[in-house]
Amino acid sequence: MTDATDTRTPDSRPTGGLSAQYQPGEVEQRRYERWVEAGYFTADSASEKPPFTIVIPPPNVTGSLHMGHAFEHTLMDALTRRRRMQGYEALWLPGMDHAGIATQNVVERQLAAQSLSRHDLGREKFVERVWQWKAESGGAILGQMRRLGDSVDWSRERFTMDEGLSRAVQTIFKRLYDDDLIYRAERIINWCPRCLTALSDIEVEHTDDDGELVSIRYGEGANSIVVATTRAETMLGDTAVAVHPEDERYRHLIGTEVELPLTGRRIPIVADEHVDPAFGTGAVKVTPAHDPNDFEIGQRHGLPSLTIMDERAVVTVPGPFEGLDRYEARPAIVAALREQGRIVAEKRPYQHSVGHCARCKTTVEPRLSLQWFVNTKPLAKAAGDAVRDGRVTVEPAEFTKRYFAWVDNMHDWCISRQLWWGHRIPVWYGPNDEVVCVGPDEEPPTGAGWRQDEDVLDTWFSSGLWPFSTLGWPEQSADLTKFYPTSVLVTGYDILFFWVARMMMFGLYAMDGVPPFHTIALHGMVRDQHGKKMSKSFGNVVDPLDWMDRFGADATRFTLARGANPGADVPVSEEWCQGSRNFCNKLWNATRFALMNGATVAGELPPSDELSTVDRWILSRLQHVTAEVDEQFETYEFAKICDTLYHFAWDDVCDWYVELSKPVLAGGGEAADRTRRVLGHVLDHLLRLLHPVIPFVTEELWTVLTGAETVVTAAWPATETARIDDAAEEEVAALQKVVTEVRRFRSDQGLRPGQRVTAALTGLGNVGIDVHEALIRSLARLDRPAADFAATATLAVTGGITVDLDTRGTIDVGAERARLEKDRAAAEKEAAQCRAKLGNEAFVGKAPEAVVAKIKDRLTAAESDLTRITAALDALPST
RNA sequence: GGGCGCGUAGCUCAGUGGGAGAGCACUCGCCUUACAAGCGAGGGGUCGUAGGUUCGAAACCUACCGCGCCCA
Repeated sequence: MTDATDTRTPDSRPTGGLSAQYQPGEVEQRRYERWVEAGYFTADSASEKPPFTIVIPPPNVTGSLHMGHAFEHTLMDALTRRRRMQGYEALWLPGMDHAGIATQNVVERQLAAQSLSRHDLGREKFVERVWQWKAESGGAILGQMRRLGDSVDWSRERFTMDEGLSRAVQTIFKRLYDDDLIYRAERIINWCPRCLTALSDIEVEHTDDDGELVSIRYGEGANSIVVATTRAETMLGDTAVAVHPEDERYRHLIGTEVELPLTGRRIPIVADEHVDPAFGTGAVKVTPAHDPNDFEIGQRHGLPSLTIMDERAVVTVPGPFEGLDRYEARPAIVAALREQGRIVAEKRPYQHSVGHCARCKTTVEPRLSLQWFVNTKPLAKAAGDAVRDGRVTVEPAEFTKRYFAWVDNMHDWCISRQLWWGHRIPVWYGPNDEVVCVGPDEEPPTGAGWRQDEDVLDTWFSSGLWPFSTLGWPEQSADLTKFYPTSVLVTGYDILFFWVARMMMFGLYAMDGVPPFHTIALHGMVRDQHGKKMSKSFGNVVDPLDWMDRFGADATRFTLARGANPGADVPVSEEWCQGSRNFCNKLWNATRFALMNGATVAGELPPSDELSTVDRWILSRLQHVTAEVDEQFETYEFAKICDTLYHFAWDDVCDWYVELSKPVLAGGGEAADRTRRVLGHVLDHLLRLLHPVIPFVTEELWTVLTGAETVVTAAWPATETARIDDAAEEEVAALQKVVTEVRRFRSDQGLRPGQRVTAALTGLGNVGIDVHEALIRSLARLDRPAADFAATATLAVTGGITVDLDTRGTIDVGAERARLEKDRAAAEKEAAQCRAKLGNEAFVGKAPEAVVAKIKDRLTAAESDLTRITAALDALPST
């Protein structure tokens, strides 16, 4: 902890050398590397402090920082920085994943530029080449994270392909295999004919696309049957036609055979409950090797599966269609069928759901192939139970149902990928069909005929281990002991299924039932200012680096955090970022003012009974704000944290406290000394409270203000309830009301801000603020009445306060009459509403006493205002 | 088709039983010695529609309309 114990006299650093405007670029570059060098972000596993751990959702090694990262990192950094200040041993662990498909694509594209394919290099050389690429161009995002100010522990940076993490992958694979939770089977999987690999269900994105629905007649005469399909080309692989067993139209055909056109093959008509009689003709073609539903029908009826396309989705059936791509084959086959008079109906366009590769958007081809799977049933059950029994909470809670819906209906997970970049499956096949799964400390079998499985594992398989593999698992390392389980997982709701569920399953399995985190804090997606998704095709993508250049990292962070309502999407715009920059500048100038006026953090804060009402008021407000911010941090209400601090800083501190302090500071003496101490204290705490969200500007200002080393490790402010002072708050509120009312009059009358007006104030004692008359006069620029005082206007301020002003005859009677009439109307409306309520017996009888009393007070106040407003109106000279 | 959520000021969003709020935008007046990236003042909303519960509904219930997302 750093305690502020600066002993220099205020005069030795009038403005701390602060310029009139905040220049973020200059400050930020200077600060970050110093933080890292000082080791503030390096966690100590031997520490006695309670741990606070966040693992970064590992960005893709090929990626660069986009607004979504900037957003997510801002939230994680804010949480981590606060905990660090609170005295936790805070670890925010950075790293990246190897992004199998994406990275392989990048390097293959480079090779293609030299007219080479990965096969020209061979597996070993290719993988070498990828490592080389990573060393040269990978991880651009890591440098960008520094610009954003991420307080991550760089000494613990991890990469999913590192030796330790690879060992974790092999270890868990072996354990799952031995527990029969990993198996190899021939199944229909999602295949990307461009990436040439299998994909898991969640790597497929479904969209409604325009296609065609073609009805084809199979067979002849009375025994013919019409099927409807969106994929006519797959008919070459049909091995049956299916109808619903109850469907009267086709009952007589069940068990018969029809001839499959263009092939001469005869296929059976089978009855299956899963056929929807209402869809199309009620009869469906069955292509077990190219459709997941058909595959299941095939399984139920013992149908053969005919694969008719190769891995690039090119037809392989000998004949006229051989060598045609699936999209060339479709019209060719429809044409051939039409020639035979077999096309009964055609519908174009026909909208239907089509799956696409999440990585390259190519339409996936369901494909029958031999792959490795995780049996997710028991793992997913445990992952669901951990949330069900409250060991893990999802924030916001609305997402809990979605989480259950997913984990409770999870399909087995296809984990093999036909790639070279990734963790190779640790299974060897022997010459006599032996299958051996090899653990990390075991020697793979050698000798003739033994070969390792060619495939690698899904990237999510390794990132699912992230919360413990990065801490040293499977070794029981000091880090694992100290920092597992992690405290909170911060991530977007879009990868609840991709990643969160995987970590839950693996964490519970590998760590003896201890879930990888206590809290899952979900955030939304960053959108443009109209709530539209950012996309290149819309041209509405905003680059966070650009914002950081122009407005500063703090402004970028504040804009993102300020929009962060739990689980909700975050719209951002340049204008809002400008506003955030303005806020940083406001803090800058408030501190500048404080330094110019000798604000200090030296010595004890005077006891409340020695402080002025205004000093007690701002300290009281500070306590409320501190308590609110604490509560908002605990519930991940980042938008509210920002809002609370923004308004406290701008409205309470700058607009009122600083202005109210000016006459006190100018007056000198002990009163000024006390206010200098309070001003120093308030800014000190305000900057600490803001530091987690806007680390750079707060560091710069706080160190100048306090003379201490850094705010990064300064103690987080505690709420001092003894400083809460309701009386002071009420007095200042009353004072503000009078000042505002006078300013309103001045504005309506077109009086210049600097123009002094003579006025008599009466009734201040009603609300106990007669002692503040001088302050009120100072802020409202009112002179004391002289002998020739003659009021030309009267203001009625709620609370029974009256301000008589002498404008030396220059009163704009029209404007004043309009103002008073508006006030009278408002007061009349208020009084009428209150009277109506109080005249309602049911209300008086049933509403709580406090509510009734409040309405009575409001009525009294409104009637008092009304009397004085009416009098003022009557006193206006007639025009 | 199933599920979740949203509809509040021009825009983006808070507010979840007792006087309709914020930021930005807008209007008017100000270079007032911390800040024009600023200061002061102001205008602007039948809280999607229709019922219901209640002394009292933006909030709770029901239906409908519109929009978004996830899953099938």
